[in-house]
Amino acid sequence: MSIEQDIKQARFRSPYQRMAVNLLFTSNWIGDMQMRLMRPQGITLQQYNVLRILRGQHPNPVRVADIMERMLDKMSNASRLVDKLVAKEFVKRTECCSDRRAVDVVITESGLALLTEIDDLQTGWETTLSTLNETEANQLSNLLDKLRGSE
Amino acid sequence: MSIEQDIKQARFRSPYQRMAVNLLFTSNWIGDMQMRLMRPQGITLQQYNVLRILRGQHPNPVRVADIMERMLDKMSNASRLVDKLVAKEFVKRTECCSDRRAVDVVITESGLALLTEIDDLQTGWETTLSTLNETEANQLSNLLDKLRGSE
DNA sequence: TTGTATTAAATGTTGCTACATCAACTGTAA
DNA sequence: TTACAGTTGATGTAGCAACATTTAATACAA
Repeated sequence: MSIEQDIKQARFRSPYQRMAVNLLFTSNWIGDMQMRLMRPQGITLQQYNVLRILRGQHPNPVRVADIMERMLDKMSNASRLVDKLVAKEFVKRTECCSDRRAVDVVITESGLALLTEIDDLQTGWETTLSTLNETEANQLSNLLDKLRGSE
Repeated sequence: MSIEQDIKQARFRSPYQRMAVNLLFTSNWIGDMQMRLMRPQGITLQQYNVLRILRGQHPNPVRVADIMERMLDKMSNASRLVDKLVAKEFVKRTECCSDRRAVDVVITESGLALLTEIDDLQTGWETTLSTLNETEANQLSNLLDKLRGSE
């Protein structure tokens, strides 16, 4: 369905405005589906992102500042996200020995097991996106890269 | 810059995962720029969206439920967004005569003037997106439409 | 060594989304 | 007319983003 129908707006000021609105709308659409996928597992999309970052370095610890840097949603409260994950015992927080300001965060076995479960769900979910074939998916990615290119 | 570099992740499970992550990331990037554009005007991106919906129907009133339906971010608290806009006197809230449950919301002169200012800023901002040419912008929009197509 | 700047994380505030619930009102059928 | 289901908007809660500030630890220069 065209973006015009989806948001009930007949005209856009320019192809660029149409594209920008379409991007925000489609991103919400995807984020919403992802959220519904995560919820039964007891974590949020942002908490999942933190867990994925930690798995990427496992068994090495990752500092809070490094987590922040890698997150999709820029600088933020990684500290509080880690709080929630500690409470659910999906990660452990330990003081770094060489620098007592820093905090090392490590994913637990329980956290790794959760990610394994979610991986399967994700793989299934991706078939939802197969209204595009692989070539088109790559083409879309490349256009997005080019769009952000000036930075 | 490629999404791999931007989020420091070397590999994705599939072209579809890469595309989904890229979409969320690029949408945040755009939303972030838009937010910075709005802030000096004293409103948020979501409040701006509400104002635009109201302008689209001006001088007719729009009900809260209709605002909700047209928003990019699905069902939500349009009621509270309207609160904020009423406080800033950009909109007026009046009880609907024919149905006392419903609330009619209308944009004020002051609200219209604000939107006119922001329009100019938006036009300027769109040149930021000209790393893509118009053809590519349309191509991107069409791919996004096709992606959501199954719905 | 002492003072200052810097860094890392935590915390407080405002505004938002998603969801559940509530209160007021309306439409309709018994 | 009354009872009840459905609708409309408001409100309470949890979680997150963006930003500013605070606290503690560290680096470094005088």
